Amino acid sequence: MENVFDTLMERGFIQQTTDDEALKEILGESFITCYIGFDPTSDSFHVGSLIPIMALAHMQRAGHKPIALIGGGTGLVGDPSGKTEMRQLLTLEQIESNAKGLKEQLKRFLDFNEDKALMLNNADWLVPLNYIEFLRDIGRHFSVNRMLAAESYRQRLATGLSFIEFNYMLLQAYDFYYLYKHYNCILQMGGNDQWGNIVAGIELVRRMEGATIYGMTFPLITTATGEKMGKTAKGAVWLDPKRTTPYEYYQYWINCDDRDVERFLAFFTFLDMEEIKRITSVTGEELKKAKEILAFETTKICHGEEAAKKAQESSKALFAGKGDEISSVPTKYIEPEKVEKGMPAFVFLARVGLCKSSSEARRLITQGGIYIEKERVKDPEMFITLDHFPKGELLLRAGKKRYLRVVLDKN
RNA sequence: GGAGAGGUUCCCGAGCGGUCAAAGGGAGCAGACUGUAAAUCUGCCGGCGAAGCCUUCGGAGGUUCGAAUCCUCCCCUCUCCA
Repeated sequence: MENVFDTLMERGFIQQTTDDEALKEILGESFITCYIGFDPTSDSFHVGSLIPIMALAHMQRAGHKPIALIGGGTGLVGDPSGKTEMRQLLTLEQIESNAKGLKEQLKRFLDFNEDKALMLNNADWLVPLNYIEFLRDIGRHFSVNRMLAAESYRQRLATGLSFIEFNYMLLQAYDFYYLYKHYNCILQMGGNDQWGNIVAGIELVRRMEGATIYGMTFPLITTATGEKMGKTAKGAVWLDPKRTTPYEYYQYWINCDDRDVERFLAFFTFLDMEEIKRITSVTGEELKKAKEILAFETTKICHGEEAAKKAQESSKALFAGKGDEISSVPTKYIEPEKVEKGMPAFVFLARVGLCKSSSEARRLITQGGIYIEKERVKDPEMFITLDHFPKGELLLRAGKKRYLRVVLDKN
């Protein structure tokens, strides 16, 4: 079997490790346990968390045991790394309910059967900690001088860093130590902003146990246009189908920049590199095929094959005019009585939610950006009646890509 | 605690009594061109069933025919001193 180290390297996951050679050797000759921590700041992941999740999935596929550590305890403190301001502190209840949501989503990427992967919550060991004991056992191994020099605290020293945040590093280091002791976990991975925290854990273990363990970080990925992954104007692209439907998820990926296709296929799908190279070796319009594969594969991994197929069919029906399966397109239900008397198009658009306000609707129509059943609407005052719903539904479009299906429905 | 500087529409940032729904830039949106890509060009970019009207410039009061602009108090941020 191929060494995961090579797999990860080849696919672009590795920014830096604490020891490339040693790590590669260990990963090649034995099955290890590794971990990545996830912040329970929300009850759903978004596309931005996909890199670490996929990394764990690769580890598992190679026979290693991944631990997804939910930061229920560290979430109570808040990591200052890479942030310019102190984060809102979460309550225990919020964290617990968030952790539940995250667990569900991780199950789609990792196999938790028979302990092939573990999901732990560091609240379990961090919350019961005794302050004095912790200071004496763990705190004494940390040099404040060194901590202040750490890159992760640098920018915060300028704007202000509260004591609670300053402690964060100790807690994460302690996590690693705890997982090493109890699960023989010898590798922590994470985004590059975690480097300082990861190294702190490694040093703690070296001091307390005399053992050498490892760290690996992933690059911070941005899109070709320099944006953070997973951010759109409307907000984050979530893995939760209730927040971002499979259709929207599919659309997010198929709309990626030409320059990102190859990288994204490597990061966010399991297709092997040879195939990725092959399908992205084309240029121009041909690349759309690769994007279609990217969108389909990513949607399949996240939402299952069924949902991916539907999303794809709907997309094809709308954008390529192939077929008429559009059930997964965003849909709004409206009572027939509401339409019976009819109303001007701009009112209708606002009411149905395609436009945020009737002013916006007027604007869009005036600019030629609204279509009803593929027909451009010319007059904001155009009267919408039941006659526009011959089949009991109606397809609206704003701009080039924003579709909304309106279905007449009593209730 | 003392001394300054400042809080403006999604963000940055001008405005310093009427001509201000508020310059300019960014983001965003639409149109054209295209390939559901990028780049470019053009237009839009508070709300109201649209006549005019209503709400916005940290908050609350006040002066004035008229306030984002002046006054009072309060809240918050930053810088310097202690």
